[in-house]
Order: sequence, then structure tokens, then C-alpha cells
Amino acid sequence: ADEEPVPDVGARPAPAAAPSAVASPARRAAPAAAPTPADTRPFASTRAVQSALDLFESAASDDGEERLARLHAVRARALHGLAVLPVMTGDDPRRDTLVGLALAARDGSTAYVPLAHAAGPNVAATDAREWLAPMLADSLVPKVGWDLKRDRHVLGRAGLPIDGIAFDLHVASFVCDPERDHSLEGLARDVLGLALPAPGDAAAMKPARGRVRIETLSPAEAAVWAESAVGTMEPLAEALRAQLESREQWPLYERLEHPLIDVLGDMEEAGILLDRGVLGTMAARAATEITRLEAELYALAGGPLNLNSGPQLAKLLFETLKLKTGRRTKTGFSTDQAVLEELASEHAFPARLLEYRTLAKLKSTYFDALPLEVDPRDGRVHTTYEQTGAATGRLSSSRPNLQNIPMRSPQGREIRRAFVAPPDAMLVGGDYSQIELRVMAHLSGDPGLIEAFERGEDVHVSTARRVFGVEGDLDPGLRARAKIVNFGVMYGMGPRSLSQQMGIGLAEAQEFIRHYFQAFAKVREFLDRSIEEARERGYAVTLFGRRRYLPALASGSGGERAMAERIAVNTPIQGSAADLMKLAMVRVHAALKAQVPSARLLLQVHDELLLEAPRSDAELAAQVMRQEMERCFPLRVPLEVSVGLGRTWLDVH
DNA sequence: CGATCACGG
DNA sequence: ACGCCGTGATCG
Repeated sequence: ADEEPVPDVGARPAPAAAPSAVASPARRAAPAAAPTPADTRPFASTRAVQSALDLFESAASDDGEERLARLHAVRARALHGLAVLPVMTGDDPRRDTLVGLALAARDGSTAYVPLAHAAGPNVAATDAREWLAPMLADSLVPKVGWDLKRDRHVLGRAGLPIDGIAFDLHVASFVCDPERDHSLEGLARDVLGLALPAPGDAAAMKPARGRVRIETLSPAEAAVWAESAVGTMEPLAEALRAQLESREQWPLYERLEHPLIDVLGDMEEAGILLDRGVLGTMAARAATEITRLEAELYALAGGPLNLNSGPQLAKLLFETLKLKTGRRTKTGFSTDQAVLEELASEHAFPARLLEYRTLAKLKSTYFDALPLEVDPRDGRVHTTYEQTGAATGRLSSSRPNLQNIPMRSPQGREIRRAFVAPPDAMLVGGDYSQIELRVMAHLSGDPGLIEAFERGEDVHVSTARRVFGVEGDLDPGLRARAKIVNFGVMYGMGPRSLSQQMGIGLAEAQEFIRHYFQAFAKVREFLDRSIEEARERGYAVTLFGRRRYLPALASGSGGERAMAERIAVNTPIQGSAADLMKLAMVRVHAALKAQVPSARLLLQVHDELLLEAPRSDAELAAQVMRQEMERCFPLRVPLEVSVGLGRTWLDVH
């Protein structure tokens, strides 16, 4: 009775001072000139038309005149909406370049503008800009696309900045069903029942996939695929809009995910400054240490072996050294960290190997790889955020992944010294404290959990007190156990792995869980209800109405069903936390733009935001960030954010 | 290309 | 079977 199904994202329970940033799809800076309706503008200068005709006509196989007429028709009808499909050399928005641009108007007319085909004819860059830039930059011409954040980067670099982004098919499809096939071909097939060019042709023509590089195709060949693909976009947008509305997910798309596209685009464009010198020093030190460890390990092993090979290590540990075997994997005996730690007390080899593993990981993944990701033009690393990356609604980050930079070990976290603010600027970080547990407190309504957060207590300490009935001083070991069980509950952990994690017996773990649910009865109810409702509805749902379909709850095998039940428990928690963070990002971005325009968001790491601001504005930026994060969507428990300032990412914490 | 391992939340 | 969500390096 006390739950809140699918609240309106925009409904703000508490009056907040901040401007409502989510009121409408984000618009970037308005064009300098007053927008002119696209269908009243002259098509192009006579010279430009003539040069294009010359180009097109120079290729016998290429009916340039017809292509130009098609472009004219699309332009004339673009006012009501334009579908855009940049054809690129590959799928990397930062490194790949524009080969051509397919366009479609809402009446179904399509055109293809060849720009960089190996054997043209191509449209000259200056002509392309003259014809296309005004309508692409016109915020009043609504654009439909598939991954508009990527399109924004690619077109911007080609001198064709895009504004008025209205509907993103990839993001919209993700909101409808995060685990379905989001490819344009898949959507055309599954939503519209349309087949894009025959599988053979499509495989050959899809940008950079298959063996054929699209830039080596003739414009006429590329146009076959690109125009049929772009032609499906407006109908798809209509269909997906209707799907979102029927699922009551339109606010989730329109007020959260859509505005986030530009926020993420700005963050990617900003990048973060990397001090390569710091990493170089670390890499050199690690190399020396690794060489030393290798020699030691070879001596202990009685000869050289590949220390990065699991099978070779297993053979040595369990056959040659005859150490007692631990967990099995599909392919043999496991040599992972937990196993090696068990063995470390028996033999020096596994103990040393743990050190080697840590150092080798740091060197290959961070010290060596990160500097290669620096953009030489600005000395900064520009990650790519995947808005459709995780089925729970979380973002993911890649090329490079800046969401898994070491933090837990003192040695690893030193890497964060290499992420720096430019001269006269500061980094400002804001961390949600225990956001997932707060979300669980909110969703479950458990009075014990809520009270702990309302009083501002250390939630693991208060959990330990309730579970163990301790009044006075608390053994730190009990807090650590309570912490494990708090997280374990959110992940659907069973007594077996709990006993493993806590280093206690199975019976003791079962007893522990019994006490936990005695103390937090409404948490138990919440977990059961999550599974039950997901089974009835067919999907798990988050605070803002994000869905994750779980057919295995009803139909799976025992193992699959158990997995689906853990997902049904975890998704509302992890997903709602992701919803809140995304809303906070949109709010922080808008508030900074209005109040501290010198500051810019750089990174998001699930419960943390990092921004950069001139020294003089850093304190204000920190204040704005904290306020927008804490107030973005009030729950039954307060959201707490710890903020920090520093010259490097390490100093921020 | 699947499996394993390790980094983050 | 036994802990959720990712990305990336490496091996075979």
C-alpha cells in the first residue's frame, strides 16, 4: 500500500530552488541567426548546384541529377522532422570519420549525400556545409536518429553541428526493453516488420562490419543500404513513441534519458586531463618490480612458465607443488584471488603470485594503456559513455573505461594522481553515500533502516547493533560482517556464499541471515514482493518506471529461475539508484550552465560525479553539485552527498 | 571467440 | 548453482 509505482520523473515532491532542467528535451545553444523554416529557404546557390551536378554526372553508374533532386525534396520537407543517418568508417565515434550522410523527411522521401567515398563522386565539403548545415543546426527542425550522441560528435567534427535532437531510436528502444535487439535492422524487423536490405547485402554494406569497408563502396551502392535504413527511422520513431506511451514510460524517456544525451555528449567532449609523466614513472617502477617477481616466481616454481596462463599455473600449483585444490571452473581448477589467498599460507609461490597479478594488472590495464588513449590535440582522455550499456539502467564507460580506475588498494589508487585539473582549475567530486541501501530503505519502507539513515548513523554499524543486539562498543569485525550482509541482501546472496565471504560456517551464516530478517522484517517482505510482482508483471521495475523483462521467472530451469529471482531483487535497487543519478546529472548540468558556466561535468562513476572548474568558481560549483544531487528526487530517507575538491582525482576523495 | 581473471560501483 | 552490473587484458 505504501509503494510508489512509476512516479512521474518530473514530479518534485519538495519545492527546490533549482530551475527545472528536465522540462523539455535539452536544446543546445540557439543558432545565431533567427531560424528560417527549411522549406522556404533557397535550395542552394547556383554555383553549388552546378558543381554537384558535374560531380554526379561524372560517374556513369551514378544518377547524380536524381540524387540531387531527392536531396532537394528532403530539404523542402525537413521542417516537420528529419531523420539523420551518418555513414561512418567504423563504429568509434572519436576516431572514425564521416563517409556520407543519409537523410529522410517525414513523408518518406530520402536522400544520400556522399562525402568521402574512396572513388566518388563526393559532394565537396564546402557545398555540403552550405546545403546541410543550416537545417542540421536548426533547433526547430526536429531530428530523429539512432545514437544521436555519436552523430553529434561525428557531424560536429565534420563541420556540421547538429541541434534540435528530438528522438533517439537506440535510447528509446533501450527504455522499452533494455535487453532486446536495438540495432536498426532489429528494430525495423521486430517493431515494424520490415526487412532492411537482404542479409547478404546488409552484411556487406553495414558500416565497417563484415569485410567490406563502406568507404570503398560507390555512393550508389552505399545509398541503397543507407537510404533504406534512414527511411525506417521516422516510422520507427512513431512506433517507439507509442510503445513508450502505452508502457507509461514516456516521461522516463522524455524527461530523463533524452536530456541526458546532450549531458553525456558534453562530458565526452570535455574529457579529463591526464598527466602522462605520472603514469610513465609508475609504469617504469612496476616494470622493475615485475621483473624481480618473475625471477622469484620462476625460482620457486623450479623453472620458467607463463605467469599469465591460468592452466599453466593450475598445473604447477596442484600437480607439481601438490597444493590442495580449491574451486573448479568449467575448464579446470581455479587460480583466482580467493583460491590463492587460501594457498598463500602453505607456500610462497601463491603468495608471490598475488603480488605479481596485482602489479601486472595495474601495468597492462592502466599504466601502459591509459596514455595511449590521450587525445594529442588536447592532452585529455575522452571516454565514451554507453547510455544503453547495462540492463539495470546504469551507464557504462569504454575506450577507455574510466569507471574502473583503481580505488580500493592504496597502490592502485595512486593512478588517480594522473587525472588532474588544468592550471588554475580544480576538480570537484561528489559521492552519493550508500545510495543503494538508501534506495532499499525507501522501497522497503523498513523502519529500522529508515531510522538509521534519518539519524545519520553509519548504516553498517547500526545493522550490526540490531542483528547482534550490541549496545555499547562495537567490534569492528561485526561491522564488516554487517556490511557484507547488507550488500549480500541486495544481490540476492544465499547462505552458502555468505559463509564463504564472511569466513564462517554455513550454519552460522544461516543463523546470521535469520537474525538479519528478524531485525529488518520489511526488507524480507520487499525482497519477496519484488520477485512476486516481477513474476506477475513479467518484468522488474525501478523507481522511475524502467523495466527489465524476466521471462525466466516463469519458465526457466531451476538455476535460471534462481538467477532471475536475484535479478528481480537487484534490478529495482541498482536501477533506481541509476535513475536517481541520471536525474542528478541532468539537474547538475543545467544548474551549472545557469549558475557556474565556467564549470563542466567530466565523469560519472555510478554514484560519483566529477567536474572541473576554475579555482575561483570551484567552491560554488561544489555547492551547486551537492545541492542538485541531494535534492533531485527526495526519498523517504535523505540523500547524502560528500563533496571534495582537489588538484587531482586522488585529492578529491 | 569463449573462458578466466581483476578492476570499479 | 549458489552475488548484481559492467570493461579489458590475456590465453588457448
